[in-house]
Amino acid sequence: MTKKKSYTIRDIARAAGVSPATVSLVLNGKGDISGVTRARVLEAVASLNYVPRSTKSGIEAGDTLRFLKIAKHGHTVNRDHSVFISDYIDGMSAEATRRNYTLEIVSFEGQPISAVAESLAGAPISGVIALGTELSEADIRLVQGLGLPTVFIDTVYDIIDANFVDMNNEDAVYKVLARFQKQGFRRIGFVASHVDTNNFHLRRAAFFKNMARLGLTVQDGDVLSVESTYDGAYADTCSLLKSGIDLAECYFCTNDIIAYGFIRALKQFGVRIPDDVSVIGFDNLPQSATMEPALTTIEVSKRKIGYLAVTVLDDLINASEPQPPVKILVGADLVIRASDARGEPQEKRKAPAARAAGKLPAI
Amino acid sequence: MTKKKSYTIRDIARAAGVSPATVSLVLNGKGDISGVTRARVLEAVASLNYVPRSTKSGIEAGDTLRFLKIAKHGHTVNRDHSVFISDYIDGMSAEATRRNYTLEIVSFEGQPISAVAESLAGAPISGVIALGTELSEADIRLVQGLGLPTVFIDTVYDIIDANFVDMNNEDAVYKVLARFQKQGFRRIGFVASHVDTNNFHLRRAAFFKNMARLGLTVQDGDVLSVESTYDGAYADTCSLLKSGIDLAECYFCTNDIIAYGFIRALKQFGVRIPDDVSVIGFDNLPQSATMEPALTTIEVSKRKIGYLAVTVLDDLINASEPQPPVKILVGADLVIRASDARGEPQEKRKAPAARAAGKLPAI
DNA sequence: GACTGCTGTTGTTTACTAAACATGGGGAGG
DNA sequence: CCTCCCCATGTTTAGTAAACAACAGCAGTC
Repeated sequence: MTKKKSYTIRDIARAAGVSPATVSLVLNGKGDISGVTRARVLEAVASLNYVPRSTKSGIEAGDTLRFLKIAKHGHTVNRDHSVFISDYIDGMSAEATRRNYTLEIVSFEGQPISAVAESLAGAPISGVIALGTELSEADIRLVQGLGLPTVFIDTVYDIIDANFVDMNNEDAVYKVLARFQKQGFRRIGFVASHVDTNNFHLRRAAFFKNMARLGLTVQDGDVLSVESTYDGAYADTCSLLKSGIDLAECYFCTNDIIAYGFIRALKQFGVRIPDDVSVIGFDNLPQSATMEPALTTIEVSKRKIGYLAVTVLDDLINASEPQPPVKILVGADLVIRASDARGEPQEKRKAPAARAAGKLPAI
Repeated sequence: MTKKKSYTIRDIARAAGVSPATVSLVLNGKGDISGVTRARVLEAVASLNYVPRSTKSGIEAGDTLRFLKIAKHGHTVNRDHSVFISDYIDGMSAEATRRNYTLEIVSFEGQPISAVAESLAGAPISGVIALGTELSEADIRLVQGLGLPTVFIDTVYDIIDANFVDMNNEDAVYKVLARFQKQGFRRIGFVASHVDTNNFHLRRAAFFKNMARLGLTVQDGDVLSVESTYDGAYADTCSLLKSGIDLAECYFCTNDIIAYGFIRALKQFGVRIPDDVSVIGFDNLPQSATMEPALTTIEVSKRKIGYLAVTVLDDLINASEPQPPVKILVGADLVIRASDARGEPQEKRKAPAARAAGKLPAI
């Protein structure tokens, strides 16, 4: 079996009973091929032990996008965060597949950014999507400076010339505050995180900005700060309550995890949610729907963010001219449940505008 | 010629010597069809006088996107603005064609927004791109409320749940101010427009925000306001100069038109550009390259904005689920010419990251 | 007369291929 | 040992067959 030059695409085609073109399309993931045919071709490839010997030396690397999952300190990008990440990955991989990219994932934990940079140098990839949650401006400039087409998700910075896709924190926080206001609350508190990722920072800024926009004043003691883990938030809130702080009418928590710990502490001190204090979170983690009381929270389509990241990246990769950097903010939805006062029936997002099916005679 | 039911797609196919599928593809603009074949099919269609009688009653309207060119007062959307618009249209129509949409353009001048809304009601279109330059928040809510998939370009508002694609005014202004600062200027002025479209408003806000960010203070008399036409800006600047104002070291003009009038007035009063006063504009209109001195200014890819608007709109139209609203800010470039001090050689935008052509053996 | 279900006609779309095309390795000739 | 050309190999475009969907019209039923 060594003398005979190994098989060609045409041998496979004959064995599978299809045309050479079809084999080529299957092997390169192009065109529209039915599952049955694809399977038959792949089977033939396997049984004949075909090695695509042609183009370039060894095996060819298809166009690959690399997703960098970076946890510098891990205060935020941790287990609690994993629901998120998998939604991002869903969105990215669906769109990457549609555009014939392979999506590969590389995780970094506790390593310096330079390690990330090194891993990228000379890697056989077409573009990078980096999880920016814990990245500083300097980190981003460093990664951006590597010369690969790059998109950052889950963060956004002014001034930096890089591509970002993030949730629209400012509009989201507005929805929370406007909701509280509509329910008659005037004294609105904010539960922030000790650790300040960029999104947390943006939410904090949005809190003050939108309180002002709504004509509300922030009372000094109503902005709390706790650890950004369930246990930490619980413990910190307990300390605060023990020290006898004066509670506001309602609180916006910078994320759901913190809201869970916060609520648990409140309940333990006999504060009823939402009768005494209303709470709204951010992220809409799965538990939020099932906890008691069910948490009203902000929902952002992570899939959409992943999808848009791939779209922008593909443009970057294939454009013939340099592309201007683009910053995309994806809108958020307030999903109303029971943790904010006078819980009303579940709110529905407005229906999508139906596709107009025009039927007028032309001109 | 009346008894015989008029021709079918299969008659055309026979006449043109192709398959019925090909005729269908040609007539619907789908698939890949060579020019020759397309021509032959269309010829057959014409010569047989074929009327696609099937689907729905009359003639079918293809998927159409409508671009709304709205000039409410015309202070901004006028002749000077037309270079812009045509760049937007270029970007939109290229992408619309690629996605098999027809792009139609409807202009409104001086009519109330309700007229725009009426024109849309029941129109046989799939989606709308609206030129938001002169639209207020209320206008946008109104158009948005019509239930058609809609994207607004050339403006962006916080809080409103609508899709926007605009230039990144804040980052752009930062680039201007950073440039001035790097050249040693500390006293930086701003030439605003009397009329306040949203982009002008955003630039004004960005001016103050970024001056603060760069640790610079704004002197009271250094923020001027003039009319937003060439003649108006010229006349207003002359009045100011006649009244003997104290000029700053350099000025950022909120757009090129104003910069032209401003510079003309300055020159007339013996102020040398850039030796005495530096000026940077915004828009990079064609004249900016050829005037004397050539104007350093901000360039934004209007084509990219148009392209992205169509992309977002297409997502909106074809998505099976409701899509979250998206706000996109396209980055700007400072194109350095002679109107700012110590004019250096023409700056080039950094080359696009080359497509990585990976060839490593897989695992 | 109205409604229901069947049937054939028309147009659409998917999955596939023929043929033209690109690429590069290897052999013939210098 | 180098150059050039040819052809083997894989890729891509432009097309089709066949399955499919959407009706219109008609027959049969109540």
